[in-house]
Amino acid sequence: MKPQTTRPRLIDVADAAGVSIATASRALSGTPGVSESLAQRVRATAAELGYAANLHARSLASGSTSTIGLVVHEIGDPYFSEIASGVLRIAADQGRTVQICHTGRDPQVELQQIRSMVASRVGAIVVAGSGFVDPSIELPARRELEVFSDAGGRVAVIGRHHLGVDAVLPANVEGGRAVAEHVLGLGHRRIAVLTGSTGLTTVADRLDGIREALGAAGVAVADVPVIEEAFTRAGGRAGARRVLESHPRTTAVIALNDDMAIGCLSELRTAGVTVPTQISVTGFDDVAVAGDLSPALTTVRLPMVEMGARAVGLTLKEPGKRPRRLRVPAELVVRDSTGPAPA
Amino acid sequence: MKPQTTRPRLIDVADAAGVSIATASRALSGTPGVSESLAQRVRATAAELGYAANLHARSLASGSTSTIGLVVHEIGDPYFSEIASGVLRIAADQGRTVQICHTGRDPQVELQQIRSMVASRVGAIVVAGSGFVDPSIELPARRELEVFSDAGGRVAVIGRHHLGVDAVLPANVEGGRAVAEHVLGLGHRRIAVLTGSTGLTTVADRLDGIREALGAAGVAVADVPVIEEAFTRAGGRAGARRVLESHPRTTAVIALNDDMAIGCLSELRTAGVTVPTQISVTGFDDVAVAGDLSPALTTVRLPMVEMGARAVGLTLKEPGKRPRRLRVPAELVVRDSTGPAPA
DNA sequence: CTGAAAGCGCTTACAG
DNA sequence: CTGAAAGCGCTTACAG
Repeated sequence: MKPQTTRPRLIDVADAAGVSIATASRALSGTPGVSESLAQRVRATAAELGYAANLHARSLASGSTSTIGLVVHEIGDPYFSEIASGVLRIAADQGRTVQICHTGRDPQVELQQIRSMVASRVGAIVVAGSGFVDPSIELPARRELEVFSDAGGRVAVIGRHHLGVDAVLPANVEGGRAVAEHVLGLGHRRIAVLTGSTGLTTVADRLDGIREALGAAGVAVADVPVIEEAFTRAGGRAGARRVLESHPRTTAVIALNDDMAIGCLSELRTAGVTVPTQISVTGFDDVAVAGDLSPALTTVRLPMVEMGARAVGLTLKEPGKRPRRLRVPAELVVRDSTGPAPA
Repeated sequence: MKPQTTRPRLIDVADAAGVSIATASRALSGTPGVSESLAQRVRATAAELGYAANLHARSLASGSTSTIGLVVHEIGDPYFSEIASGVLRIAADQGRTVQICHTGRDPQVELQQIRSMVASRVGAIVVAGSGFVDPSIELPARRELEVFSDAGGRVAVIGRHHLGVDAVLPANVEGGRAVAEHVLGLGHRRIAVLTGSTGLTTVADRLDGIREALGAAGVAVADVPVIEEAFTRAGGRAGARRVLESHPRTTAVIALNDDMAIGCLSELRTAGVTVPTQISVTGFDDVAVAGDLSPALTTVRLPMVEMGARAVGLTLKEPGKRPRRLRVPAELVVRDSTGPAPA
């Protein structure tokens, strides 16, 4: 793409204001050590000329950037788009630019995208999305982020990872426990779990919470089928079919995200199964549409927008001696998709 | 944020490969005029050292960038997150970086964000989201984009604007006509329209299509109330309440986007009105969740992901003499939220 | 408080 | 085909 040559440069405003570019630079960047009168004159001149600093030149000269790199699995997925919304909001407030990419949930692509962010010399990287239970999958990314971090870059992840960096940690275990307790409290005992890959820490944590609740209620964990499909609406539909075929006496389905719950509801409707009279269904995340479904979805609310915002906040702070962990609560939201277990 | 000093520079790979930095630069960027043997050696060395060019230095020296700026109203909104998904996909394929911002549907913020993208010297800007019927609202943005464009920057918008640049244009008029014809074909005559601000070109175009169909069916346009609320789920709920209060005999509600339709369905359910038996409801856009609602939403499909992808495609081509217009079709998708008009 | 000058890491005419 | 050198537009020690 072609050059942007017509824009005024720092030297143009310096000339117009009758100062050196050093002074102009200081006045504009707010560096102390310029008399207020001069600074004002320079700023006025810059505004008049419509001057905006070339960020590339600034980054190159200063060796630092105000750009935040955001890595998500898939921006079309509401979970991530809500996180991104929080990131963009705070970034804009702080006058920072956001560079974004998605990985399609592929660790290889993720690694490559992180490398590309490092190459473009972003100042901070926010990685959103579940980590992997198997640490070796994340090792190359971990290495890359360490080098970045050692060189002064800031890193924050959203969700549990083996990455040794600042993290925003949703209460997945507690959320899993809460939703399972809710279902158990309604008298359900023939329960099925619908989940995405159990290789994801998010899934593992939510499952742990569910198992704790089952154990506490005296339900044998082995009696609760854990049905693994894609972590999407299509996966929810497929999972629902498997429940109906292989576990026809099930009275409650706990889906480990809202997407799967939505797919499950859709499939149950197709099959003529009424929710919650015949089968109760729960989700996880509380994406924006969850409350407008029919029946409105009982789920676990995670404050996605806030999680994105707080991750950016972490990158804005000075790094701590040890990685920070910011826990965000999960809140059970009871709506219409759950009801008493049928007799 | 602090410097990224540990990364190898071009001179490091040049030294290691025993060539000048000029040759190294050419070999790495694929500029012709380097013997293949040398080029290979340089590339191997670069890979060994984990070299990645500093994009800021490259941009500054070459006067061009491969970064694409994406401006959306609100990334948390599925309409925009699906467009963004298409943008990110193509950008990644082309090895381009995407800088993103959202404007909260505020023309002032939009202008400011466009300025900031120009300042950071992106190579292309994609603006997604409706234009305004009143051209004066877009004038400052138009000026800014013209300067950018004159200086060699590439611009593409998604949706009708008065911006005089390449555009991806969804068939809003045709879509409006199709959905209205569908509703009329089911025998509905007491129809209400739920819409966001009529100051948006998207709304104006969809309304035009609806009016054409009404006229062709001999229904007086004046008899069809156009209820204006926020272009969101909450707006759809508010609109539904107004329909029930002020136009209680309505048998079909045409909402001008899916978000409003979803809110409307939710409110009708709360009010004990059954869809489609008592009232039919239609949406517009076909966001991913539309097919999984209950009842599944009859709507007009716009290929959002593709629209994003094609907008990027436009910026990748050489500019034409006149602005290009890429029309994308709208497709009526009949599902379960519409049925025959009650007798 | 202010300015002259070096330097950030590249690309690209210009010579050879 | 290859290299020495200028220059992109800033920031920031270093002097004064």
